[in-house]
Amino acid sequence: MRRASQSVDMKRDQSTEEKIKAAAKKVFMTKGFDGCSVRDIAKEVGSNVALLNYYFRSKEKLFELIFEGAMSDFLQSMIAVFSSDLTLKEKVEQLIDKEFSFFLEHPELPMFILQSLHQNKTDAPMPSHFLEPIANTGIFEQFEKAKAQGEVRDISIRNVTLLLMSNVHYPFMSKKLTMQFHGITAKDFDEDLKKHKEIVKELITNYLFISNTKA
Amino acid sequence: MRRASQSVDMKRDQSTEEKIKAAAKKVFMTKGFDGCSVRDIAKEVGSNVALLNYYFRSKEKLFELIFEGAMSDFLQSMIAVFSSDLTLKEKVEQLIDKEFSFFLEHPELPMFILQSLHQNKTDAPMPSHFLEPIANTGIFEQFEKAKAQGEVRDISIRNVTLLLMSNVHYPFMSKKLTMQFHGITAKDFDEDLKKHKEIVKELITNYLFISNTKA
DNA sequence: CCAAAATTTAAACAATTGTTTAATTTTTTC
DNA sequence: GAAAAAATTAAACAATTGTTTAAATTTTGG
Repeated sequence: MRRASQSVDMKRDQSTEEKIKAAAKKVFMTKGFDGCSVRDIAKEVGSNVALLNYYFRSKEKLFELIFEGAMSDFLQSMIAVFSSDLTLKEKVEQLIDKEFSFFLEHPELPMFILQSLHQNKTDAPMPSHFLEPIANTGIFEQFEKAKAQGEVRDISIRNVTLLLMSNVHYPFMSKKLTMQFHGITAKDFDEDLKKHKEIVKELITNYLFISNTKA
Repeated sequence: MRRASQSVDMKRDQSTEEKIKAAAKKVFMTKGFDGCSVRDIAKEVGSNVALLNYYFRSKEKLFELIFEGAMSDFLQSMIAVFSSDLTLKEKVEQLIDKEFSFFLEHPELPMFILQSLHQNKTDAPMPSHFLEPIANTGIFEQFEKAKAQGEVRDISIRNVTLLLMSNVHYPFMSKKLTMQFHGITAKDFDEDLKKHKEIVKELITNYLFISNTKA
């Protein structure tokens, strides 16, 4: 009688399963795994608790699904930029722009990802199907080449990543802290965000790329 | 018969109350408010659950106490630097150094603060006794003065703060993500951290401070 | 040393947790 | 349109949650 969301019967009503996923995403993202009950999610769906287990077996399984999707989104926005055929500098600038507009649409994502990992809500290491697409864009080679040619400062790709992530993820995680810290409104903060993006773009490109217009 | 940790009887055994606070801090910091039960904390203390309520009335009250302490620590490390009589540039450099060594000792702090605020685990706005000491150091005036004198780029203090916090807090929050992302060990990451600190120091001071040795 | 106060404990509380069962309703299939 | 399958529900489950009660123990003060 029971099924467990096999892809055999894709023809069957998809909307319930999708509705649950959407509700779970919303609730998990805002309250975290520990911060919500399956009944919270069921209420958001507008139906019974047992239905969640009918489709997804357990709260944990449902969470893992949502988390994987979130992680996918999280990394997706990078890939598009990297796989274009721009110069490295253009890619960095575009990455910052794209990441900012992406996180403006999904402001809870960085906090959700980082805190889920922090509290080991997911045990599995990041699956290679997340990372390979990035590596496959050839961005790492492009970077090493630019470094060898003296276009780019001698800095490891890992440190570049940390630099970019810090300045792109953190602002969206720190909204409440920053608002309280400066006693400003959400509107004020959003203005600061815009400015921050421009600052970061100039800051990082200036630092990374060695200008050959020296005089 | 009951008391609620009034400061009247400070003479009385302080060690139990302190032991509970220490255990609560440890557990809350690693698992979050929702991620632990009061029995987890009691087990960490090595005693009964009822004792927590005896001293702190409720899980929430205990949490608020721990959170306030954490927030205090969180901001404290800034104040020491700001109230010294260094130049602005020296203060920024010192701040980055001090924050990094502080968070090396308390790596969970940024995540704990940000995620507690994010999920509204504390309703009260940041008390002024946290912020006033910072304002009282005169750091804001020093900054505006340096800006007026052309020593510092035209940028708002709020954006400077966001820039600094991004680069100082985020790395400690992103350890798991970064390790998975690059497939590196904790040791590798700690090396990256050191390097990141130096990069950020150069990056930010270069950007903020206008060099007058122009030729 | 002894009563009073403070501390600590074990046990129970009602509510909530994730999950399962079994019955019911809806949809599909022939 | 009737039998079979799938979807949905209500109800119950045992376990865990935060909190309270009342009894037991320890510490204090005269």
